[in-house]
Amino acid sequence: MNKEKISKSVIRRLPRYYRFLSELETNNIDRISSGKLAEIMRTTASQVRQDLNCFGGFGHQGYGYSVPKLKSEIENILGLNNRFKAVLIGAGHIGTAIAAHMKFEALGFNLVGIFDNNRDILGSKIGFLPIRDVETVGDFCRSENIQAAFLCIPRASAKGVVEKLYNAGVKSFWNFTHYHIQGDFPDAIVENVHLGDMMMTLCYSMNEKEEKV
Amino acid sequence: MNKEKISKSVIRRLPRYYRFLSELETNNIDRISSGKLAEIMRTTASQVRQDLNCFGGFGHQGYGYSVPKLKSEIENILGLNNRFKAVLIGAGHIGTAIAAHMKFEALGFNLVGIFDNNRDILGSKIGFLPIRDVETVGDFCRSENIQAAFLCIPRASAKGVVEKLYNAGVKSFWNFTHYHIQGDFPDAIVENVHLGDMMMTLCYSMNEKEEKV
DNA sequence: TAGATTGTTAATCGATTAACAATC
DNA sequence: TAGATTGTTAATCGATTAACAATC
Repeated sequence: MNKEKISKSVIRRLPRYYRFLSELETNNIDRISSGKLAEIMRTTASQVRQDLNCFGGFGHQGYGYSVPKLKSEIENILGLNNRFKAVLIGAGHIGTAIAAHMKFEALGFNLVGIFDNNRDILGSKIGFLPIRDVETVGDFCRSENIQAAFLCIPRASAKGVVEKLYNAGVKSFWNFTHYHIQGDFPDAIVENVHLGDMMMTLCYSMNEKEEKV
Repeated sequence: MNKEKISKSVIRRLPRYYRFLSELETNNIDRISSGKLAEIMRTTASQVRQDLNCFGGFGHQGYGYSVPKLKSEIENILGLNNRFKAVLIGAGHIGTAIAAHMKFEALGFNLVGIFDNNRDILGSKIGFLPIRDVETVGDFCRSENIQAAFLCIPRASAKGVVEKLYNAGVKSFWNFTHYHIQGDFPDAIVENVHLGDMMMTLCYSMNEKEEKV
């Protein structure tokens, strides 16, 4: 399965394939051609075949792809059957939303701890998880063998928290702050979410359209 | 300013430039060379110069770029001085987090209305804005001349809501659902946020690293 | 078998990096 | 002026699309 290095662009498309295939499966569609799948995903048949062939020949000539098989292959490639143990840091608006809203189990994770530095909310619960004191996060991660952290804290406190986490063995981060983790921890695995950047991009597109009119 | 079509990759980097320039400005750094800026942004001097030159010659040979000037140029290119009137649909976890947390004014927007379909929370406030009945969103958008909508609702209700909004003149969307707006409204301006996809990508990277070990 | 559709190679397109003359 | 650094052209690299032989 681990032939060559798979390009980032391909990886970023996999969740998309996975979503559409899940949908097809729900609708009891059993097989699909690269052409039809491309149409649904608004891409080209070439790209679909090229992408899928990075991982092996999942299709059958003259037939197409089996939807359930392809779905489960992608599930495996992405590693969604994992239950990576994760903590969430920062029970503010975004943190609470993430904790309450995301279906972690379907996304390869298991959220087992929530931390904040606000004494007033310690002990109160989000779902089934109590909010713990961020001072204790190092010990918690060590004893629970935590592998990932979701950072929903202000930028200013990010560096200190990441240091603590990293030293406790947490090397993977879903980062909502603008703190540049890779700068200080080059071998960390990081997925950045810059919501502000996205809004600015939307703003640009609107602005651009206006200028044209 | 509107020479050629600017590529999407360049646009997506502009907010990043803007953030780092803001930081430099805060630290009272007045000028910077493409090389130094590239170092901070973890890219190449070539790319910095290439990117900035899409919009015009902002630098001075032998000197570099003026930080405040460059920052304000990018601000203009992105159109952050706009105050596009926007509504937010869906006052659940994500919606509330977005409404309470984002600095819209610094990002080119002005949030003027929040809508939900849950009768129990109608009238209660997020910040200064009351939650309104989503049934009334069409009239509201028409009379207030709303230009953008932030969709923080379940996928199932997305299509109906977008139809209403679109017919009321709202053509730009920040979309947290997995509903494919462009499919039904090809000329809409859409910025999708697929949080689940990002988590899957993180999962892939962690999975991949484990396999190597 | 004939038709369909893949897997894969080749061609194209776009984006990034390197190089260097222009010039402050 | 000499040194620095841009703006811009050319070279490289990677990603997407097209084409087609292999084969179910």
